Amino acid sequence: MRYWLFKSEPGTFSIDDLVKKPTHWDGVRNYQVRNFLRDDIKKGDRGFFYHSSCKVPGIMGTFEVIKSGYPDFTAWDSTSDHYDPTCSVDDPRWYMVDVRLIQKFNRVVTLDEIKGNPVLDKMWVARRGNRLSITPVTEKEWKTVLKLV
DNA sequence: GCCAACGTTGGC
DNA sequence: GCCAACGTTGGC
Repeated sequence: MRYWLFKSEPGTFSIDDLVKKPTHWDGVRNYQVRNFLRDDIKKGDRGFFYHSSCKVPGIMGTFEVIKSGYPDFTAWDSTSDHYDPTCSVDDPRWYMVDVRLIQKFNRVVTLDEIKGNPVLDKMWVARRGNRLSITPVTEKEWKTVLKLV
């Protein structure tokens, strides 16, 4: 089993949306992240749900992957915000996984806190200029964050 | 709202 | 295949 961190802007999709029901993690249009979704993220993997571009960026909770990577059908949907007209049904380019909430934390593990923690400060999300919306998390980082909440 | 970082695009 | 221009992300 592997661990991941998924970023989302709470104005678009927040932890409270995930509390209500499982979701397709659609709309990823970056090749590095696509490769994670297609090749590496498997059913049973766990992840941190991270709020970005908001007042207090940080980890809000945990989720479980309930379906491994499969083609992101919103790429073929001309009514979708994520529509990619250059993408054919025969040759899927973009992938997604399905996730469901495990736990919403009682408090936010903030980006400041991550940067200030010697075990966590190597996490991708703490690195300057990091723009990947999904990044790997080590088992040590996973356990360390869970101990904080 | 600014701006650094960096992925993507497209001309050559 | 190089690289400048452009667009997007995301912390501050």
